Amino acid sequence: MSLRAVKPPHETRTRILDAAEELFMQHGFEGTSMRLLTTRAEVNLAAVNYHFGSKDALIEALFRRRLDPMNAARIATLEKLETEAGGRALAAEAIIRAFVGESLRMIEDAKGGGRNFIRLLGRTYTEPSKPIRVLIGQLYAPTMERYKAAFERALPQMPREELVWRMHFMFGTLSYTLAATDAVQLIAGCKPEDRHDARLLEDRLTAFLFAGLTAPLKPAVRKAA
Amino acid sequence: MSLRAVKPPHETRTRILDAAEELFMQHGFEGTSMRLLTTRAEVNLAAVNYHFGSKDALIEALFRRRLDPMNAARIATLEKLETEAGGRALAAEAIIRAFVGESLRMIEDAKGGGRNFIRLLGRTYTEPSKPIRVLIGQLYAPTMERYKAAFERALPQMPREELVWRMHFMFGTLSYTLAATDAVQLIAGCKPEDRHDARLLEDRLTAFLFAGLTAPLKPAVRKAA
DNA sequence: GTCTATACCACGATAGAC
DNA sequence: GTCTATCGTGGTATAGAC
Repeated sequence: MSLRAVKPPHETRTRILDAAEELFMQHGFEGTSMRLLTTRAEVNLAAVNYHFGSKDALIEALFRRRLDPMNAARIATLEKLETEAGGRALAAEAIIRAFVGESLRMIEDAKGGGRNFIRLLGRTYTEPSKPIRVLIGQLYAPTMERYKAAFERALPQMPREELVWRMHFMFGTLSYTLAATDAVQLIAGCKPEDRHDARLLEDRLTAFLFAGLTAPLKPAVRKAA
Repeated sequence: MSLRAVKPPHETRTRILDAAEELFMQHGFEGTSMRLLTTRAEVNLAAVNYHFGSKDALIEALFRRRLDPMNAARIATLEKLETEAGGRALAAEAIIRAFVGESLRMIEDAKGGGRNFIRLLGRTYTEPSKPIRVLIGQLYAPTMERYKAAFERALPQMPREELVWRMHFMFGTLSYTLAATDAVQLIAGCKPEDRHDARLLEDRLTAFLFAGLTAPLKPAVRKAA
């Protein structure tokens, strides 16, 4: 019997996923070769094909590993809040906080690799590859439906179309903030990674988003709605 | 002498730039091959190397062609507003509108290719490639300084650090909105390309951003500032 | 079932002859 | 400004070792 410890099951799979998270974040999907990836993960070149089937399938597995639990947690939080509120509509601010908090807390998980993933995710919302965009859209769909319904209850007087646009804007702000490390440094001295205080960032972001979401309706917009 | 019209000077350059705008928008920088690009532009494979030197230099030329005039227009608009206002500080809303209007109006330029460019630009703010991010940062630097100064005058009571964060958030919203066509379809029925009414979009976006920018300061944030 | 070495073939960018 | 040869690299497939 060997003196070395037995390899945990799926160790190779995990090593590949972890390396992929880091490299895709740094160089993008197209920019990362299987050769570099397998070298970094210290596995054989053919291991990706064996465990996942293809590069695309690896990408899908990568997103599912983190996004499925993350969105499940989002729905659980919302349900908990709704239960606590009895029959009353939730405050819009609480809904926002529930959604963004789940992302921001992951920034602090530097060791577990959650930080890499969340930055990668921020970038991926505007990914050129259509199959990837479709995948992300599917993974988010159930969560977005729930949150949209919650916002509709919280803001019954807001025209449906305007709400959808504002949710769109909110999502953009979040996505860009998550990607910050990989975003263009346009404004000196402003990088979420610089301070790991996710709680403070959550406060700033929630305040901004809440104000935007509940902004007074402009006459022109009201007319179109 | 040939019956065909003489090629205008720089025709080849322009054809390459136009094709690049469209293909980079669709497939990303890494995902677009020189072979596809030159085929689409109906020029020889080696023409890119001849006219620009390399793929990276082509990318730089591509951004400069549109971004330099665009940012010059932004500064000109700001200066015009400042002149009109005499010595008084501008309204924050007017500053926002001056900045985003320049981008949004380009969405309507479908024929000139401005639309392609603006979507590509929206995606590029979170581009993995560092040299590209640095380039974009440099091209924006003078404009951002001017606008930051204008916001500081408009909102003298806002802590400097908070302002920088909020500008960051604003920029994220804009960038995501511009990229919309290439963004993940998270919320059903919401795509800027669906309606080309840039004016309405400008109103919606300005209202959202203005509210976010001028949101009341949270106690926690105020403490940190 | 898990992993490795290696082969395959298509495609990429570029350089040099024309 | 074009044509083409070249060489590196890409993702994937397979055969066989553990």
